[in-house]
Amino acid sequence: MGIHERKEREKERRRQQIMVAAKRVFSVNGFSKSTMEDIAREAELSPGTIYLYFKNKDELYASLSLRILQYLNVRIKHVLEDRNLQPEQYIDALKQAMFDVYDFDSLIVINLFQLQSSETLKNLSPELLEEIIELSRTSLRTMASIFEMGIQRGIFIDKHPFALADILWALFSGIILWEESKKIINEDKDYLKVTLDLAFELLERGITR
Amino acid sequence: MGIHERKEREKERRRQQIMVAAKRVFSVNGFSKSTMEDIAREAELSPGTIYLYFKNKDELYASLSLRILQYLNVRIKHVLEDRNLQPEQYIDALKQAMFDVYDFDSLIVINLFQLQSSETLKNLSPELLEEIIELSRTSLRTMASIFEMGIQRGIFIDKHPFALADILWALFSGIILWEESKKIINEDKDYLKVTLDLAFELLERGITR
Amino acid sequence: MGIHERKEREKERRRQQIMVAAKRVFSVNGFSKSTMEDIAREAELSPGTIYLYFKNKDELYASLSLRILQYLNVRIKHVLEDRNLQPEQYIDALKQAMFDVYDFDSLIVINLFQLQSSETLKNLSPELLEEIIELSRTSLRTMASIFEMGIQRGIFIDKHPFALADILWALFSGIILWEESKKIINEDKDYLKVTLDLAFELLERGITR
Amino acid sequence: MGIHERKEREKERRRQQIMVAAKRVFSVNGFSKSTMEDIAREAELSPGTIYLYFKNKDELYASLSLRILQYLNVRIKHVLEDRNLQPEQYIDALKQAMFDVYDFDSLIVINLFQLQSSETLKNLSPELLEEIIELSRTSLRTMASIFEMGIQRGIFIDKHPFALADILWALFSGIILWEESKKIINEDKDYLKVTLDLAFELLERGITR
DNA sequence: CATGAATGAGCATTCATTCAT
DNA sequence: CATGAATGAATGCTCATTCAT
Repeated sequence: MGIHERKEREKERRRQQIMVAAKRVFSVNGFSKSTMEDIAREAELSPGTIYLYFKNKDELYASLSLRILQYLNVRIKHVLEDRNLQPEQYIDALKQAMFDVYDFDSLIVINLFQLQSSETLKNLSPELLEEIIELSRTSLRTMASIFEMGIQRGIFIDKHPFALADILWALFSGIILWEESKKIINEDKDYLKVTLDLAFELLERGITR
Repeated sequence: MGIHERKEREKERRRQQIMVAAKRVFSVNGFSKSTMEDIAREAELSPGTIYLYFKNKDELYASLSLRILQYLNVRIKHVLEDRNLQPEQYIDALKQAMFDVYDFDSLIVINLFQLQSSETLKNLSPELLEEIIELSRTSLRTMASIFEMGIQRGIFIDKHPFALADILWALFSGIILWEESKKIINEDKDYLKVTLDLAFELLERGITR
Repeated sequence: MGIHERKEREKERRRQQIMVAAKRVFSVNGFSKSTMEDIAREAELSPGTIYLYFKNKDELYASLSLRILQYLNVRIKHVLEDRNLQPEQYIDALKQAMFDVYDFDSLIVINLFQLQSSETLKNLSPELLEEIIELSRTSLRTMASIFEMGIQRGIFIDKHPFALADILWALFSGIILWEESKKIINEDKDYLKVTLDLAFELLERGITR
Repeated sequence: MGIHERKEREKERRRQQIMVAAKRVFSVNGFSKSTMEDIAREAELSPGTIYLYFKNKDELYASLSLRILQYLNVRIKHVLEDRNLQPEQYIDALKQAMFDVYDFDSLIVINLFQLQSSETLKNLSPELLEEIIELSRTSLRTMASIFEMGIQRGIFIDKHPFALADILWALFSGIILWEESKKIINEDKDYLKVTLDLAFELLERGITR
């Protein structure tokens, strides 16, 4: 392993260290109530150091969302490319992918939406913004491909695949958000998995020819 | 009309004036980038005056969401109590109710979620918080009642009515949020109504026995 | 006196109060070592208040220079328009004008130069910048007019009046700067007035036909 | 050449390398907007290395001025010691010396003044400060000697030689500064050499018996 | 000697909120 | 009631300087 490579790895480790701390702090306090000093303290670093790895607060925040999108993207691709799946298993596989994304980082799924305000986007570097946009597009496109394939094989009803992809994603994230809200306003038990299961079941019934 | 009553009415008019201005400002700039001075200028009042009618910025913001919840609540109640509806028309009626809520104030639907971060909720007065919670509960309960009725009449499949209500609301708001996000990241055409229609259609297929 | 007028006067008083404090602080610590909090403390105001009257630190600083330029401009105009002056008295009158400027605010004369770095100028509002530029131009033009008149009357040697104006101003400010520097590096006595007197005497000899 | 001597030479080379880079960076951005990292990058060194050769930023900056002072000092000494000069050529020779100083490093002449604010001087090491003071004194003393000689020979009018030296230097630097300022505020053509020539001509007329 | 990652003190600026008029 | 000037705490970010390697 060359010296350069080791340094790169070290640098990446630091980025991860900061992101882990940031995730923890943002999760507890939300974006605007979290200070860079809080994050620095959590990461056991000085505020200045964070700025060696992230351009500003918004970009640090966005990079957390980026990670989730990357993970989502990979998981969805696997579904599309899985040759072992029977046609009727696609919805289930997608459900599982989304469950995994949620398990990977439940709070950041919620933050993905806060991210997408022009307010925040203005402070992002063009490269990061482009990456986020590109990943979102790719994920949707892949989901649409799955539906298209299903339609061609006569499994799914003949509706616009992109719209189906949108609905799937909206349903998933909407439920997560809503359950999160209910924790605050309703003190209900945690029905999340139940609700998600039911939602996907209904969707499958609705979508299947 | 007594003097006291007239004063009350005048006071309410002022509150509305401020809320209209606040809605406009929050819609354009988002919560954290909107200043109380912006809102005061829009309302053609002084900053100090706003504090005579709203305890603080968070509460002003929350009161906007409250209005939407109140409207939603009323519309859903109408659906439940509408004796002219055929059983199979309930989903359609709910869809129409939600469309109306969206038309009433599309941006505030989005904001409803930002509201529901512990960040914001901490600054609300207990009374306002209680009101929001109560309204949310009532709306859900009413929706659940509709589904329960449908189940008893054998129209809908026999699933937990509260979960169905959750899914309906999550689907609706998830799509709105997602389409809003897509405007930024995807430059797509505005598919909102199309997507919503399709989503409700699928849901109806999925839920109907 | 109308209410509006009184308010305007009050506002101007505040500006003056801040400028006086700023002048004192900048004089002691220089620009970059002076903090807005120092100035606020000196003015017995809060930091935020300063920003109600001045856009930023640079602009507060520049406004001090502006005052000097305004004063200089007025004094030079008086020289040009003084019908009682004998031709040979113009240089003396200009000298007196510059002495007065120096007495008005010795330290800010020095700062006039620091102001004119592109570094500082970038943060100024276009209006303030334009005002400074215009005043500088006008002052020079007026000085040049005086020399032109002297040349036409055969008192001064026939040299470019604008160059003469430049030299006069450069000599004056150069001496002030230099004497100021000498205080630090040389612990000399304060020869300023002596040096200035001699300089003007030499200049007069040099310039007079 | 001993090993020690070679090391000394190598060390001096590094100092020069850094100073050249620093001069370039300071010239473009001014003192406070130039960062040590900028200078390090320009010198193709790391920030830490600069601190092996210069105590701090202020001292690096001051050392640039020191170079100019050294050069000025040498050139003036040459004038004093030039046995070939006719009496009436002294002013001309001094003018030429100053022109050369200006050509040597026009921007640092300007910076000499910024240096001479108590702001900067406080951070200098006593030795460097002493060196600067000593050089300034010597230069002035040498100039004064020239004038004294001229007075004794009946060429110049009988005025305080030290004051004459001050005026000469102030005139020179004042014009350079002023022309620099005019570039920003006045969009004028570059009259510098013309103005300087005229100024020295006037001074010569004024000073010569 | 050289490095450059890490530091952390320092500061300009903002803005929700108050209160004397 | 209404005002809007004043407040001052809060915070993102910078950068000269250090020091372990």
